[in-house]
Amino acid sequence: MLISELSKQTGITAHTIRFYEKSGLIKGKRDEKVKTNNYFHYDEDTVEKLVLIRDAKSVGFTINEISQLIEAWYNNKMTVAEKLAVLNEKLLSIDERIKQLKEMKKMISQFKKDVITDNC
Amino acid sequence: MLISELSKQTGITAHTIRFYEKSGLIKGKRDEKVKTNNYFHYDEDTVEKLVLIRDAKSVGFTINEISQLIEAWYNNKMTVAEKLAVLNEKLLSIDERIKQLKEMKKMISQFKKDVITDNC
DNA sequence: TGCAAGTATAGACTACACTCTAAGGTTGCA
DNA sequence: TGCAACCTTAGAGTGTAGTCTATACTTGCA
Repeated sequence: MLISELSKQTGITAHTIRFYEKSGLIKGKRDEKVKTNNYFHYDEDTVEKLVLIRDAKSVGFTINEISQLIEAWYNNKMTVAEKLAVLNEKLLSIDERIKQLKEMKKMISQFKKDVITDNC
Repeated sequence: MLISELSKQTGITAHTIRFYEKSGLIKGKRDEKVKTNNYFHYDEDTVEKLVLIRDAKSVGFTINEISQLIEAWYNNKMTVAEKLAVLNEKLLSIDERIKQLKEMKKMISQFKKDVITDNC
């Protein structure tokens, strides 16, 4: 599929998709049979990758971290052990984030109590 | 206390603290009795605020959001209802983040299973 | 065939959150 | 008194992640 279709399926603009292409997060293929243009063609995996990028970004992962995740997911040069190491590291960092968010919740809940008791 | 002491107590550089001052997150006072200099003086509340800033930033809040939180915490011009509205909104956004992180965990755990079953 | 709509590349521009440099003034201690 | 170690402001520079513009080529349909 071409970039506009990819954009339509993911809700990510063509501009941003080209930015991800340049950043190495996704890889389109040129159709060697076609000599008249230089269009990128994308497969279904790329849709999955873009969904992963969107989700991972929304929880605070950087492009660089997401790049590592995609490598662990798709790269055939990595060993199983290497892939698992990356995935486990990400799982740990997610747990750490959840822990911090829960602490933040406690803090804000305490603010709420303070606000209520100080003013009533 | 002066900026270097504040920096020592929070681990945040003087540069960054001045940036927060300029951004309106914290407010130092000039000592009106002293005419020879223009040094900022900070109180204990500022230490608390900087700790809040550091924690809130680490869970993904922007300076702007943190600014709202600090307003809700310290501003005496806001009504109780207004403060509670800000705090409740932040609590909701934290719950949303936790939800997304848990989904991300599931996703990565599934990757792990895929990696293991595909390669053994 | 004409032309709107799609595609590629390079590079400029933006927003956020710092981070650093320069230039100049102040303080405290030997 | 000298001077190292502070303090201030203004403004430049950095990294991240886009976002947009300009230019030029290609495709598909009336």
